[in-house]
Amino acid sequence: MAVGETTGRVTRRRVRTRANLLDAAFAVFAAKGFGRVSIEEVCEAAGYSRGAFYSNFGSLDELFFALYRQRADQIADQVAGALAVDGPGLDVPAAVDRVTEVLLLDRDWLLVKTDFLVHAARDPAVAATLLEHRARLRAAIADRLARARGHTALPAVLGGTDGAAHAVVAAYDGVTTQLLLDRDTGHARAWLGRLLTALLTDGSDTTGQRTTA
Amino acid sequence: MAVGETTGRVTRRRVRTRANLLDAAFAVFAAKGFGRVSIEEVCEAAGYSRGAFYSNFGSLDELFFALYRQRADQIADQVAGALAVDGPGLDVPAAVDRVTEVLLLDRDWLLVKTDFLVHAARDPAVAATLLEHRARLRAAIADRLARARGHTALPAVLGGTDGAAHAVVAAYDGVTTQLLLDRDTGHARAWLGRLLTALLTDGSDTTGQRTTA
DNA sequence: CCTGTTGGATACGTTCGTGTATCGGATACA
DNA sequence: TGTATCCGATACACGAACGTATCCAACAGG
Repeated sequence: MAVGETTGRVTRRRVRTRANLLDAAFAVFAAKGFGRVSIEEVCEAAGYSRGAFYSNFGSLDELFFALYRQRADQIADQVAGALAVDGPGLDVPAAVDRVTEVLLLDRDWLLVKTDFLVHAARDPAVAATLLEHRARLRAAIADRLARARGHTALPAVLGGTDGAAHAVVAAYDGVTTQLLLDRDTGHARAWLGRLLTALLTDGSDTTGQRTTA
Repeated sequence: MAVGETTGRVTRRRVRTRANLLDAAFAVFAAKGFGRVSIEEVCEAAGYSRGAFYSNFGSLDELFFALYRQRADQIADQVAGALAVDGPGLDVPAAVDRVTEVLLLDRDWLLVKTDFLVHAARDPAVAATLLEHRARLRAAIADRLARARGHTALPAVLGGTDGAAHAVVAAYDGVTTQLLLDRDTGHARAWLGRLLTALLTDGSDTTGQRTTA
C-alpha cells in the first residue's frame, strides 16, 4: 500500500507509530539538521525498523513536510491564544512577552524551522505552503493590531496595520537569525521588544520596555 | 601531504584548481543546498577528479568554510565601499539603495549564506566566525551612522548608534527570510527601505522612500 | 475463540559515495 | 633543456544507506 489513502480497516497502532516516528524525527532533525539525517537514523531513534517507515511515509521529504505542518499548526494555535487573551484594548508589552515565550523559547523548533526554510527556498511548492502559514500569522497580528489603534499610533511609513504586521514578522525573523547564532534567549527577547516598540510606536513613546530574565 | 601547510614549492596550477573547485562548489551548493551535495558532484561540476579535491581540501565542510570566508569577505568589502562613497553627511536613502544592491541582489549568495547559518547554528566554532563577521558589519554601519547624527535623530529605544546598527542588521535578516520564500527582490528592497526609515528616523519623518525597480 | 486483514520486522541485492594508494604528466627552477 | 618536485587522474576496496520482497505477529470484527 502506498501510504494511507485506501479506505481500509481503521487503524490504531499505526497512529502511535506514526506519531513516534514524527517525534523521533523532530529530535534527530534538530540535533543534526535535515540533510544530514538518514531514514535509518530516524527509525533507530524511534525504535522501529525501516519497514515501519516505508509503511507510513514515502520519503524523508514527505516526513519532513508532515512534521513541519504538525508543529507549525501547534505553534500557530499557541500564538493565536497568546494574542487573544486580553480584552479589546491591546497591552502591547504583555502581548509581546507572551508571544515571545512561544516563538523564541524552543531552540529545537527554531532549528527545524530554519531547516525547513532552506528547504522551501529551493522548492516553490514547499515555499507556497510556508508563505501561506506566514500570511495567516500576519493576518492574526494585523487583526490584533487593528483593535488596538488609538492606543498607539502606528508610524505612517509602514502603511496601515497590514504593513505593521509585515514589519513585526520581519523583526521576529531578524531576531531569530541572531538567536540561532548566539543562543542568548534573554538578549533576543529584549531586542525583539525594542524593535517592536521602535516599529509600532511613533517614536515619541520611550516606555514599554521590560528587562526579561 | 595534508593540505598546504608545508613550505614546498610555490605553486601555480594549484591556485587555479582550488579557485575552480570553490566556484563550482558555490554553484552546486546554491542549486542543491549543502547537505544534499556530494564531493563527487562538486568535482564533476568543476571538471576535476576526486583526487584533486582531496589534494586541496580535507573534507566538504572545510571547503564550505573556505567558500564562505571567501565570499563573505568579498561582500563585506563591497558593503564597505557602498557605505564610504559620499561625504561626511550620510544620505540614508542613497546608502540604503547601494547596500541593498550588494546584499539582496544575488539570490545564490543568500541561499548559500542561509545554509551556512544553519550549519553554524549547530557548531559553536563556526558560529563564532559568523558572529565575528556580523560584528564587523555592525561596526561599519554604526561608524557610518555616527557620522550622520544630527541629520536624523535616532529613536531613543534602540540606545545609541550601536543599537541602531544592530537593528539594521536585524531588519536585513528579516527581509532576507521573506525574500528567500517569495523571490520578489523589488518587494524586498522596498520593505528594507521602509523598515530602515521606520527604525532610524524618529517617526516624524515620512520622506526618504523611493520606489525601486 | 477464530479468522482475515494490517502493520511492522527481517533479509537481500544494489547503488552511491568515500578515502586511499599508486601512477603519469605538468611545472618551476637551474 | 634537464630534472626534481608537485599535482591531479585512475583504480580499488569498503561501508552506508536505499528500496523491495517476503514473512510473522498483532489486532479488529464476528
